[in-house]
Amino acid sequence: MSPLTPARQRRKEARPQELLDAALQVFVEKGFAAARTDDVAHRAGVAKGTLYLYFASKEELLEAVIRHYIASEIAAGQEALVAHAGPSAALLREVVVPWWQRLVDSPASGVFKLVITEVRNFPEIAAFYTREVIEPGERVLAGIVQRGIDSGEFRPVDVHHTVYSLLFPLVMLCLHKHSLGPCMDRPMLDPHRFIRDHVELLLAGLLSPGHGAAATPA
Amino acid sequence: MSPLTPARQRRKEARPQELLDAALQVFVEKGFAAARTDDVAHRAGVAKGTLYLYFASKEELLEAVIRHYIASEIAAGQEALVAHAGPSAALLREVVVPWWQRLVDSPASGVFKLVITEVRNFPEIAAFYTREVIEPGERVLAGIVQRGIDSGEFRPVDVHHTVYSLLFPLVMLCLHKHSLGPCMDRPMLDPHRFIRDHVELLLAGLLSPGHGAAATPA
Amino acid sequence: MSPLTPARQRRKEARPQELLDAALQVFVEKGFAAARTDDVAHRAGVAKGTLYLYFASKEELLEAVIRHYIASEIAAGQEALVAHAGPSAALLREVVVPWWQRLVDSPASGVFKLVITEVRNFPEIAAFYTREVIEPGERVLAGIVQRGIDSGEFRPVDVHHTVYSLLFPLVMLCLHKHSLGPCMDRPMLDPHRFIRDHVELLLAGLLSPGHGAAATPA
Amino acid sequence: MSPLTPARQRRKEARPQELLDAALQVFVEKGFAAARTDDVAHRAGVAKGTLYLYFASKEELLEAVIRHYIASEIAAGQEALVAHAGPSAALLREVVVPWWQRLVDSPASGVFKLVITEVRNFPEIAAFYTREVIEPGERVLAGIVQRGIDSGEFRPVDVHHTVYSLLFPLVMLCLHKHSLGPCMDRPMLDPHRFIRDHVELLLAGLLSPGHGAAATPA
DNA sequence: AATGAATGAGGGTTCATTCAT
DNA sequence: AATGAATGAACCCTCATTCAT
Repeated sequence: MSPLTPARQRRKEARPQELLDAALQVFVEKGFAAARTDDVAHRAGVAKGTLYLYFASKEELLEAVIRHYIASEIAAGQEALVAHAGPSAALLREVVVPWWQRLVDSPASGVFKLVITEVRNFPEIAAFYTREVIEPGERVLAGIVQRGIDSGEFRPVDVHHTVYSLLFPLVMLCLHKHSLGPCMDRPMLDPHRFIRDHVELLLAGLLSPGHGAAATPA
Repeated sequence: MSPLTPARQRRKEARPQELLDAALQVFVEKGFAAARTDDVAHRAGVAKGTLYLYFASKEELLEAVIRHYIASEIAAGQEALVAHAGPSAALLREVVVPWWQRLVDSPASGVFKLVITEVRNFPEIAAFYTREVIEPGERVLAGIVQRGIDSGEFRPVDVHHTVYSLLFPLVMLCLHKHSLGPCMDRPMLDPHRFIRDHVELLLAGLLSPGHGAAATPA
Repeated sequence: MSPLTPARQRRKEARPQELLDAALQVFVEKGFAAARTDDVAHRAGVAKGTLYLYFASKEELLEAVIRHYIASEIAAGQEALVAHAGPSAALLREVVVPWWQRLVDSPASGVFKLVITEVRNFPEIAAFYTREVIEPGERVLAGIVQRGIDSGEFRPVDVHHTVYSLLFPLVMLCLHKHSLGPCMDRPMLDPHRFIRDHVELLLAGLLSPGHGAAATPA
Repeated sequence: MSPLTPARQRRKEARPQELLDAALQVFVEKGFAAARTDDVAHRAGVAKGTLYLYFASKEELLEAVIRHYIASEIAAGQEALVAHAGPSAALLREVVVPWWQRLVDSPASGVFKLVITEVRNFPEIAAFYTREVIEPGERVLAGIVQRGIDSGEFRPVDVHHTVYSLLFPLVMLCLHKHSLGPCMDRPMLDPHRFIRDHVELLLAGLLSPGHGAAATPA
């Protein structure tokens, strides 16, 4: 009983990840319904049937894609947060901005499009996304804003709405990257700069008038 | 000798609009690829074949839907704009906010989801949307912001980024209404209040410190 | 109770014939299955529904077309025959040749294509065509040939085969006119001359060596 | 490492031919438009979808059928011709007659019906058939007849018309086999004998009076 | 008698899924 | 484990037929 050679072993273990990567690309580009499993398999370098050795159906592949990339990004976010403390503005500038800058550059940014598009056809995804992304995400940011208010750093704004004024453009940036973006001759926005400017604009609206940190940092 | 009696004539003239309404609903809910022409026809109260008396194909129906609802909303927006003059903050509060409040309540808000979802599969839609929505929309808002800066009402921010910090949350609100929104037990946001608060937050970040209009209006 | 005006009356009485003419054209050009009843109706200058006031179904229209044009041509042939007597060669030259020359010029020539094409799908047509065309047609020509043999004018050939050696090219000429013919840049054959030459060539093979009529007539 | 075992490989290689055979049968029997792809697939012993693994559409299947059977028969004809030399009458009797006798017995004879029926709907087929069948076929037979005239074996007839007096009945025999033939109680013609007798009748009309070969051979 | 909008069954085609190899 | 040929359910679209006007 010879064990699998290392090369083959590595291959076999890498398969699910390769399939997830391929599926993310194809699903985000075409939409789930219009995507062909053939395309996914070929982009992963395997034959159509092989896909079904790892995922029971196209739908389960979709769910696996969404779960996988969301889990990765959440983990990264949590790491970044625990490593930081300090005033709210600094947290936004030094944790939130870089985390979104990294996300918008990664293929995982396509998951937003996938969720927006497919969530009404797959209630499981809605529940998962709400539980794993929306609720914890809002909790984290609401905490930051609330602490800023409590400390006098921020004006006493509506926390809930502020969170979405902050988040929605960052999500839209990711959506744009995978929808209209690729159809345009010239890029509509520079993602990293937009993220930074957007956060600064919000901070300008949030920071208390007498607060020393009001000036935009270099 | 009119060959059609009034009753029948009325039906024939109303059909395209009824089909567009039904198609918008079904396409936004299911996505274009997953939508069945049967569903569209039945929701419009006609049989499958009837749809093809008015639209040459499912794809042309999609394009007609997008063109129709975009054209309507743009017309409404232009009317609102020409009827107004005054400081930029007032324009945002009195024209932009009500226009988006009306839009988010109307079925036409679903077009954003449709465009985001399908634009990569239908280049014609990309061209149309860029030409008819993105470019004029940005032009209008950039004009408002720029005038605010020029008059000293606003701080000298990056106009381009400011426009998208303003717009993206409003678009996301529409997307949310047709994607995760219907899956949630309780509404995540009150649309009209969010629109107002978002614009006020941005204005707080935009208005020049010494400017008298800085205070949120009653 | 005003009677129909003469114009309308005439119109109404002419309808079936106009529909038959249109149907012949469309059926012959496209084939029965590929022909659309819309096309037939519009070519007859009426709306689609009107066709069904005169014919119960597309299939009955087909049968009516075939019956109508065959009946006309057979009647013409019988008239020509009874008006003639004389040697067999003269009958062929003076009755058969002109009858086919007229037929190949008339739209009725398309019926051959229709019958060849559709006979296997519509057994009724097979029975009708065999009974009304094949059998009487062969009887007439076999009679002519047989009389030629009996009188010593013709060599003692196989009558049955001779009939089809005579007829088949004339039928093929009609088929060609409605199939490959219209696709060609230049006409492949001059129909009238081909009919005459074909009959002469056969006569050259039929006539007894010593017979005086062997020479081709001017 | 051949990925396909012999048994499976053999199936895959045989499939196109099996599908062409089935398609020829169904198309000739029903006509192209009335034929159902289901019928073709089932007659080939496969499911409907399998057909589309080998042919892109029903129309391409039609073209493949026509091209395939025509190419086969032309190849056979050319072989027979190059193997022969001698007087024109002998060529007709020893090459043309047997070639048509074989053809009328083979399913390929149905192609004539297919071409006659469909040529007006598919211009590609018209061009192909004219180029590959009509023109070379006429060239070959016109050559035979012309050489007969030049050598004094044949009377100085119109070569072009003679070719079609010769060919048309043979084509009609093939058409008959697939149209009215199957509808008749008793066969109207014995194909092999008719072909022979038809050629002999034409030869009787063609051969010069003084020529020794005038007598029909045993 | 005539119209033509509406119907819905039918057929071409696609593609997720299976399974023999 | 991997393949890819085969399957057949599903869906877009057409068009013969109907019927309200």
